[in-house]
Amino acid sequence: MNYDFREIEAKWQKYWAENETFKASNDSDKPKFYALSMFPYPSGAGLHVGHPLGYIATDIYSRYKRHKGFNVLHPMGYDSFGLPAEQYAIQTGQHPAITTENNINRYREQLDQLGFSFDWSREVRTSNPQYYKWTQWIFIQLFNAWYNKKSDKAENISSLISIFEKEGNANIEAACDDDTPSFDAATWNAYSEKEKQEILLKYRLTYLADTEVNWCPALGTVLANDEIVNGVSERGGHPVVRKKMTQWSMRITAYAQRLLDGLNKIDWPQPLKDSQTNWIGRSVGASVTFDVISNESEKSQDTIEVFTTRPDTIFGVSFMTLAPEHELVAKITTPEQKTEVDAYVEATAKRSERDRMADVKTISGVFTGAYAEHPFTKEPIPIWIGDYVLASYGTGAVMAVPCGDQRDYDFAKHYNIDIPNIFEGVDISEEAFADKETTVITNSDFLNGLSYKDAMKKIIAELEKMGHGEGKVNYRLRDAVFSRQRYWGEPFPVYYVDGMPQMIDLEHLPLQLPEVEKYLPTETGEPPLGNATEWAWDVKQCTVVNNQLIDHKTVFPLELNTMPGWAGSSQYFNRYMDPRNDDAIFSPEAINYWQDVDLYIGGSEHATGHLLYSRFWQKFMFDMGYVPKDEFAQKLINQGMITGTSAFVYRELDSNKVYSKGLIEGRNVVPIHADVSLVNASDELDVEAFKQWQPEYKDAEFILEDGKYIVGREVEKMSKSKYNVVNPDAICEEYGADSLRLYEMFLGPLEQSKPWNTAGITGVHSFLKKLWKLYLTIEDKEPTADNLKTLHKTIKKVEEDIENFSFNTSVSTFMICVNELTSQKCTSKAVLEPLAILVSPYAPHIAEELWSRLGNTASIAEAPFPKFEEKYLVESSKEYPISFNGKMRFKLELPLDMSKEDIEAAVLSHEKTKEQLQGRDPKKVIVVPGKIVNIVG
RNA sequence: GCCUUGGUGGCGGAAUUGGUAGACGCGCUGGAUUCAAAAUCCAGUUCCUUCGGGAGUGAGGGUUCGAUUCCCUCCCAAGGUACCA
Repeated sequence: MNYDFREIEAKWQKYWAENETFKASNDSDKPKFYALSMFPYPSGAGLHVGHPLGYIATDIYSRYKRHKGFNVLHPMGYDSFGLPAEQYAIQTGQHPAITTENNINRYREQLDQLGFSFDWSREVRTSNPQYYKWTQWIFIQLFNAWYNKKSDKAENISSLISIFEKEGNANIEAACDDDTPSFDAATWNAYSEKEKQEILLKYRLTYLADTEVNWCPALGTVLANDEIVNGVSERGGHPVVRKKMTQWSMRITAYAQRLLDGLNKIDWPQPLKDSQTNWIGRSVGASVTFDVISNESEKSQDTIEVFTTRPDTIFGVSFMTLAPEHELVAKITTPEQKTEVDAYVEATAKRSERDRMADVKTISGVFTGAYAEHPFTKEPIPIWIGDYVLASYGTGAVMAVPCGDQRDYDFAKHYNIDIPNIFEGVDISEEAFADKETTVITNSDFLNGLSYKDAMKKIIAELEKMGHGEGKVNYRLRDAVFSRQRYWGEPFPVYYVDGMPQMIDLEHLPLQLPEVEKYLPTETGEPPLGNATEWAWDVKQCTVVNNQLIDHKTVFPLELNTMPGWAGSSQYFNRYMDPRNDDAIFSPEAINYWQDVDLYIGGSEHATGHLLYSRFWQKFMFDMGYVPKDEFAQKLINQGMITGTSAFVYRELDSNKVYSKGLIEGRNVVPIHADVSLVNASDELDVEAFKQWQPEYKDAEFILEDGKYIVGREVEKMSKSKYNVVNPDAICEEYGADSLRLYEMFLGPLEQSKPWNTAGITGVHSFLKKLWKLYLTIEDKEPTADNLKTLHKTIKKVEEDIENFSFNTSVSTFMICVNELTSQKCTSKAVLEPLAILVSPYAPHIAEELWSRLGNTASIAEAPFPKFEEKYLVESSKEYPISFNGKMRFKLELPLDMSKEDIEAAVLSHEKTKEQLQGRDPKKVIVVPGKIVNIVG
């Protein structure tokens, strides 16, 4: 009987599907376990071998937890809104829904053949109206909420309105727009409905505002900061410019501190936590107000507010710098400086963000001619503008302390500005001194002699007393722009009355995407939904009607933007708990049962996107009482990337010769990617196949070495253009899903990135064949002591490995176990039965088959995990390594119960010891019973 | 620059609290079986060696009876981030 993996795998995949083996119940006496893999975007290219890595890991853990007696939820779905389907639609006219459906079917086929224990009855698709109904619902909840800093949580907007009605907004501490006016109750009550709505918009957690956005002309859409890499769009690498637009934004900044604090209580990888911490970018300091000295006779009211992390260095200020975009620039510039300043401002505006970032070394700036008054010394301080100050951070203005900040120092040197030294005993003739811990302040009036810490406290107290500033915490995190000018995304449940946004009631949701002729922006520059003819809201009938019926009385225009990619993924993990519920995003029973994700596995590329936004929405849902936990995933693991091993041929420049790798030395050759499927395990290229694949080489002369063409190899990211993509289908066909699963795990530690090399799969495949052979004869006889020892050390190791996510080492443990049992000629059912369970999380198909051959009728999935028993591992003797000066020289078998003294005597009297010592007396003998003996001499 | 994670044979990678470095697998070498091949099985495989042994985990130093593991300095790679005041 041979190991017929094709038949076995098909048989059990069918069995699991028919018996709904992995269907999770929302009600169980067992403890719950929620294991989740990040759901994929179903791209047209299908899966390559890198994609399943994380899914396999989650699957192993899920299956293990099931063996351990847990009620396991292990769902899968699709993040199915996105740009590629839309761009395909633009090119071909095919509806993105069709493309998406096709891609999903292809994904499902590929996933199914890998034998995952997904509960497919809970599948979600973000582009499905029954799903996005609840994405729209969350949006409305955010619209109807404000952030109360006093209670430090989000509250319903009605509580804000009732405060406004009673006392205005003087006592409110809220996360709101900077330009929110102050008003008392009488003023509020006198506002028109529209004015009230305008004010409320400044408080809502999702709000409409004119924001400077990252506009990508090539894609015709706005991008979030995390969708831009090195100044160009992440998708496609198109240039991005700054542009002012009216956009929906999410007030994530309200949660900055809680997003930071929450990191302490979740078990997520340190690098991921660090990048979220950096992204949030908390800095502690003070805001300080400087009065602008009027150069006219009348008193100037202008003030410049700066944020500084070093208010203690305020006596070192010798100039101020404003961002060229700062609103005061035009106002304070003196007539003499106007030409120069205008020219500089214009030149800066022309430079793209990218140029400005790339060019950090050039120092540039212009003096405005204006001065500010130092709040303590009352000295005039020249005000400059310079593009090293960014309008988007802090207040867009800095107090420059050249002795303590290198950029200020360089600027001062360049423009010959005074550099006063306020640090005791520090030389600043060459560079600024930024180390705040190792010196004391001097030349600073009442701060003299104080350390950084004490000076900070004192200066902030003083500033607050004078009304010239206060202690402040600043965050780099910006509110998240939530509008996209795309077709293939969630429509906003919003229509406009008199220019003010109105929400559509839940009972009328989902608001479904309209059909459009074209998926491009309209000729007037409106988003693709502007092409829809049926896209107006009738408030009487509560339905979508034709645009021509818009009368602004009962029929109103609908929002034309759609939501960004992260909208659908920010609560999907909770929706899995109750995915078919049409009355609520999930029932209270479901969320109270499942609580949160126990294990979340996915790529690290989502660190500052999906994983930050999801935490934000979860905290909001928590504040509103919808979810019991304010962090959605207790443990998170980033699986490493599987890289490809590209192959190269070497074509000589100016000739038609292609040289084998060993012959390129000294020749002027260019490496050219060869498809990896044309190369065998020994790096030999199938030259004929290559010529067929690239006909332009059909007349080329291939110069061989030893009769073979050897390719060069290099590890690169897997990508179509590098011809190094390895597809799991072919591997499943040749070796089976169990081999692929084992091999992906065997490759190396889960979190590490590692190169793929298909050749190695024969190792795990022949392991499975050996495992199969072990079960050809099964007898009901007593296992030997050796059998039990092998089994129990395997149980122990595999259990530890799974708990530590060290899946690679358990694959070797299985190999050792099977090798040992084979040489022991083990046929005992009492050993082979538990072994099948151990293997089952990793190689579930073969395990099920062996399990049924052992006479079991139920699936192995629910079989209890074997119990490790120490007694089978107890040894009576130990082969001691005998080392001399720390180097192991020989081994000596001694009883484990031998005393230290006896061990020492036995070792010292051994002839090899004498040989090693060559007559010297040992200076010292270290005996660690059960471990080692070390002789110093 | 800063933060994070790494650096071990030809390759992927093992090594519990410091205690036999190189498990397991690939590849390679030799052999068995075969008409032959595939498959399978057996033996060997860190490097150097005068075959006694010696060296060795990115480099250098330190702590220790003993360091891949702990400490210091440096180098290299990957990822994140950046005129962030």
